[in-house]
Amino acid sequence: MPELPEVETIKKDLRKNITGRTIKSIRIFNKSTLRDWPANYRRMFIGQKIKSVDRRAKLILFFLSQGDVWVVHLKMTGQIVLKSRLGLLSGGHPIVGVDNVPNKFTRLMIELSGGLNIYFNDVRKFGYWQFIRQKRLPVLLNKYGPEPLGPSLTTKKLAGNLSRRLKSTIKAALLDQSIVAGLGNIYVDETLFLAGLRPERRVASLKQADFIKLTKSIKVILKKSLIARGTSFSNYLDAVGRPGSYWQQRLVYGRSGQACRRCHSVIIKSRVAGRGTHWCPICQK
DNA sequence: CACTTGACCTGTCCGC
DNA sequence: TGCGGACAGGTCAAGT
Repeated sequence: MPELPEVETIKKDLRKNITGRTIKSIRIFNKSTLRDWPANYRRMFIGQKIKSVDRRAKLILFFLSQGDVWVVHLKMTGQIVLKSRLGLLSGGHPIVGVDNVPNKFTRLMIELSGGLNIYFNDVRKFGYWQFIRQKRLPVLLNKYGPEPLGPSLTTKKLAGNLSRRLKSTIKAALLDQSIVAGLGNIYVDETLFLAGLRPERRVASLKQADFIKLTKSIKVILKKSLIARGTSFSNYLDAVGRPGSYWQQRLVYGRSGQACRRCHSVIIKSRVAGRGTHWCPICQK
């Protein structure tokens, strides 16, 4: 489930629940989940506090009290589950459904003070939990484009970044995290529908009016999804936090064969930039 | 150089 | 019920 709205939702829940807690123990079930972890990680990490939690692009950042940082990417199937003695937590609310952590997909478990545990589950093992010194964090984060929900994403900025990918399809360009951070396959399709642009359009063919519509559409779609706490597929309903409800209001993603919400013609699914791509042949030009 | 494709890993779904 | 193939929310290295 993890594109920007989902990762932002998880970040907020983590921030609310784990800030200020002390790391008591760490259990590793899958070594390939770890990146750049020091050999003496137990001695380094145990006893440190979670100073703060933040997000940049699709990365979740855990700032530890001694200035070290965990950088976590959920990739396709990563989940962070909080479980306390009282049961599962999300934003302070007990979760129904995920009562079986740790399970065979649990790759990492971190025990915190106050009886709260973090479980990192990841079926496909693409996700990672990276260690980095705070001093080196900016180098890593600077590879990413502007945050779409903040003031840094403007039409001018987007058009400028897109000018580096003139021959690409607009779909491929928007999936590129250095153009704009946080979009993934679902929200690119949603954005392009709202902007009235076909996914296979070449960036070079776009006009100023298109860049304006694109910028607005990115912000509108992401904001709507964020309010809905993201998108949950049916088999992920019981993942992190309560299921996100953007799925119910999606415009085109996963709606091939169904009627376009705007013009009632049939939504098409094709392959663009190597990804399943959903769009309306009438509304998108 | 810029862009596209395959690989990473595991599960699910669909057709035969 | 079994088997093969396509596909899945992301990102890279490798190939064209």
